[in-house]
This record gives sequence, structure tokens and C-alpha cells, in this order.
Amino acid sequence: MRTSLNAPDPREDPLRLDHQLCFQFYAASNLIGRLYAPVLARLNLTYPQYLVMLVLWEEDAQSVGAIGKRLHLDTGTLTPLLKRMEALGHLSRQRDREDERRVRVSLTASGKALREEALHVPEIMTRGQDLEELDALRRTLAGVVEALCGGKAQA
Amino acid sequence: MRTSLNAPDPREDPLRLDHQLCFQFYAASNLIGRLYAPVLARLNLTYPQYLVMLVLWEEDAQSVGAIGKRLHLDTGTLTPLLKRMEALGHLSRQRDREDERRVRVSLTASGKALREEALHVPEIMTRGQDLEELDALRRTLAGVVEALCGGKAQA
DNA sequence: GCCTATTAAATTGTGCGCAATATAAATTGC
DNA sequence: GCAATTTATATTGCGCACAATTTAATAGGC
Repeated sequence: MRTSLNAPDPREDPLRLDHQLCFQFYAASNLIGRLYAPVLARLNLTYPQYLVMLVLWEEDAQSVGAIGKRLHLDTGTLTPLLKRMEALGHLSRQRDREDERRVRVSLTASGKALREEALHVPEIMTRGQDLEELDALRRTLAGVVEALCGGKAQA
Repeated sequence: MRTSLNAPDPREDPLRLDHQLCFQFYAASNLIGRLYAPVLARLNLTYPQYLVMLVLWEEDAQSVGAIGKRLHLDTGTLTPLLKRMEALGHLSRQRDREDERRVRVSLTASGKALREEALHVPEIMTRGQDLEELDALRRTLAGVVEALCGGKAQA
């Protein structure tokens, strides 16, 4: 549905920023991170650190690789991040006796206790939103994520 | 709809990673960046640099602030990024004569020429996908982004 | 058993993101 | 006009992300 002859409708330009789905993900992810920061700062956590805590609160003493598989992050990101969290007292890292290649990441007492403080974070962040709508979007995006990492393997 | 007595359905745990909409955005954004990287590397661009080029291909000679408003990035991110792009020969930065506070960012000849190479990037990245579906998702996410930055001002 | 291949983390180097601060130019008030 | 405020960019410091490489331990083939 061109407007006329060879003059291309600028709205059909494939390189228009507003046409890029990837940019909406990029912008939303950055903006969400900025929204969480002040809330998580009160728990002495950054946003990626909060995600690690979510993984460990579900199941303690996981390996670095298991955490990485869950969050789609590699050791280049996780190793220094986990060291910072260890320094903050949230968790401890120790080589697995059974398999010395592995490092088990375990919550400290304060790391476990922090879960109580974190319980209200989801509520704060979704306050005033339509929860049904957010959940529908979450399911849609979970499918996108699945497709993105399912396409390039991912056990 | 609890299963029994005081045993909470683990699926209702508000801190479950899979329940977090924010995580789906985070994971998708990271995975998308990883998918674009090898394609953009052939244009000598990173993903954020590609976004800057999209902005400048739409309208050349914009100020740092105008680019930042479009991408939701501040000068702490943009200034060094633009300097790297200048060093790569994609663009030039010069103080505005009218208002010496401003810095105008202009495409070089090779930066303009790079647009031809970039024209097929969206097609490569969306190959095999349902374009109607992607566009519906893009519109949904554009609304989310709008709500996220509309809530905290944004002129 | 021994050698090769595989697996798990750590390390290195580069490029973002962003809060906080600094610097400097334009605008406003009076 | 000139001080005070506002606006635009740069700088500093820290914490991710990630590709590529390295180191070390286990598993497999023979």
C-alpha cells in the first residue's frame, strides 16, 4: 500500500527504530532494571544479584553452571558477580568434594533471611498494574525466550 | 486454590524466577543481543552502536541529548560510545556554533554508506518468523516501554 | 593404566549502562 | 548588565555481559 509511485512510505522503512522489536526488548529491559535498582538497593542487591538470589532461594547449593543455565549467563559474568555477593555476605562458594571442577554456591544465614525482605518486592513492582495482563505478557515472553535459546541448543 | 492446609502451592511463590515478568525481559534482551552480535560484527558495529546508527539514518546531525532521548540512554553511556564510533569512522562529533553546550553527531560518508549494508539486517534476524505475530508483540511492548518511561516523566 | 577428549570455572579484555559529580554555556530575574 | 538558575555534555567509578582463552579435573577409548 505505497502512497505513490517510487516514493517509499517512510513507515515501511525496515530500519526505522520504532519498527524494531529488538529495540523494544532492549529499552524495556533497561528501564525495568532502573525501576528495580532503588528497591533492591535496600536489600543490598543489584538486579542481576537479585536474580541469583531467586535461583538460590528456590534451590540452595547449586553449581555456578546450574545458576548460569537458569539465567542464561556464562561464568565470565557469574564468577565475578558471585564473588561480589560473597564479599557482601549473601552467599559462600566452595569446591565440590565429589567433583573438584564444580563450585557449589550456598546461601549464608543472612542470605536466607533476606528472602523475607524480598517477599514484597514483586508486589511493589507490580502495584497498580493489571496482574492478569502482566501474566499473559509473561507467558508470551517466556515463549520468545524459549524460542531464542531453543534455536541455539540449550539443554 | 491452595492444595491443602498451610502447604503453599510452590507455583504461587511470588519469588519464583519463572513468575517474574522482569526476568523474561532481561533474558530476552540479552539473548537478542547475542543473536545480533555476529551479524552486526560484519558492519563493524555493536548492538547499541547499531541503534545509534538507526537514529542517525532517520535524521542526521542530531545532538547527543536527542539521541539519548530516543534510545533512553544518558550521556554516561552515549559519550564514550559515540567516541568509539567516531574512532571507527562511522560519525563525527562537533560543538554546535549556535549553542556551544550542544554536540552535533553527524554521519560520515562511510557511516551513510553503511546503511545499504544494514538494510538486510532486519530480514536476516526475522527470517522464518511470523511477521504479523512479531509486529503484534512489538506494538504490545511499545506500550510497555511507553508506560515505563511515561510513569517517570520523559518529555 | 595412559592418553585424549570433554567438562567446569576462572581469567582477560572490551564495551556497555547508570548514578553521581563536574564543567561550562545559555537563560532568567532583577 | 550581572548573579543565580537551568541546560547540555563530559567524567568518574562501579557492576554487569560476553567472546576468547586458560587452567584444572573427570570421563572414555584402547
